[in-house]
Order: sequence, then C-alpha cells, then structure tokens
Amino acid sequence: MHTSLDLLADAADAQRSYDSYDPGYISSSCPSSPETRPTRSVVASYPRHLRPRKAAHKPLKGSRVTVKKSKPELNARRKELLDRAYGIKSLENSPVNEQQLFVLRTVYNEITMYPTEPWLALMAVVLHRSLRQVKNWFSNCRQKNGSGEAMCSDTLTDVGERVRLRPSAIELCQWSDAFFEEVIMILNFRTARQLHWERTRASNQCT
DNA sequence: CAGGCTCTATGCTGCCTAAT
DNA sequence: ATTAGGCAGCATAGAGCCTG
Repeated sequence: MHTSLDLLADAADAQRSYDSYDPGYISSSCPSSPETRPTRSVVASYPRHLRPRKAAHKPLKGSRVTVKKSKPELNARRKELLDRAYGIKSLENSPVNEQQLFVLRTVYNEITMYPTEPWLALMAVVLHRSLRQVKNWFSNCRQKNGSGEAMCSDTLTDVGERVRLRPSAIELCQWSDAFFEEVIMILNFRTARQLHWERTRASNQCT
C-alpha cells in the first residue's frame, strides 16, 4: 500500500496539472456505501439502535475561520457538501470500517488533527458517515493521543482561511478545499482498491 | 458469566473570536 | 468593554468484544 505522503504528493501533482476544477464529480455511490459497513448492531439484532437516546447536539452552524475574500462558487460548494453531510443518517455507534479508518487516520496523522467544517463535511460525504460521527472521531482521536497542539501549525488556505495543519502538509503545497477533496478522493479510491485486492487474494488462497 | 478494554457518543466547561 | 456563539478538551456513559 502506498504511504500517505505518496498519496499527498500525487494529489499535489494532480492539482498542479489541471486548470479548471470541477467539484461535481463526487458520486453518491462512493465505494464506502452503508451496506458494506459492519455494525455491531446488526450482529446483535440492533439492541442499542432501538433504545431511546439522549438528545443529540444541535447541528454546528459553521467553523470559526477568518475569511479574507469570499468566493461565491466556493461557498456554494461548501453549502452543497454540508447539506449532503447533514443528510447522511449513519447507524448510531457504528464503528468505522477498515477503509474509513485508513482515510481518517491518514488525514489525522499526515494532514491535520483539526479539520475545518467543510473538510469534515467532505470526509463525511466521501466516507458515508454523518458529520457528527466524523467530528467525534477526530475529537476522540485527539483525546486518545493527547492534545498534540504543538504538532499542528496555523497556515492559510488559498482563500485566506486559517487552518491548523501538520508541518509536513504545510510544506507540501498551498491547501484549499479543492486540493483536500482531491486528496480524500485519491486516498479513498486507493484504499478501496487495495482492500479489494487483499480480500480477493485471501479468498483465492482459501480455495 | 464477570470484568476489563475499546470505541463511539454525549454533556459540561472554559476559552476564543466576532459582533455590537 | 461586553456579550453571544462556537469550538476543543475533558470526563464519562453505554454498548460490543475478548478473555479467563
């Protein structure tokens, strides 16, 4: 499997190679569909799923970022992503599958421990998890691994928004929503392909 | 089966920032 | 300067899994 930095470098090359960015290519039928996600609830006949829960947090209204200049198309794209992310209904307490875990860990370890809301929404859409689940995953990961504040530094995106990124990610290139999307799509696709190859090989060895 | 561990989700609190 | 809103950190609840 390629290293995470390889993937980032590939995405950086991809970004440099095209002029017009078309953000509409994320298909609703992404590889990590909900029916492929193993859930404890399914195994245990949904015992917890059917039980009443305390009220969830209110949806977040927007990340606290400083915008130097606004881009109507960027804002429209973000609204679309957020709408789709909020529309995802994941099973409660369902653990992330192998593919989702690899993508999330790569972002956490190689890019940022503090993704902005648009980036969280993008990951939610691509990985087919709810926005809150992705947000909780990062929150819990920081909790498990310590705050790690010193491991991320402030930097500015192409539209002047402040984000906290890993030093290695800052060195790579200028970050933007489009570039992050490129990275996630490549990462998700390669992970899906790799896992498919490994499963195929394992089943062939069994027969 | 009990106890410990892990993972996900929730509630609370303090801090920060933008708005007034 | 004050205030309101949002976020991160922390503690903890609850469920599943594993092991003895």
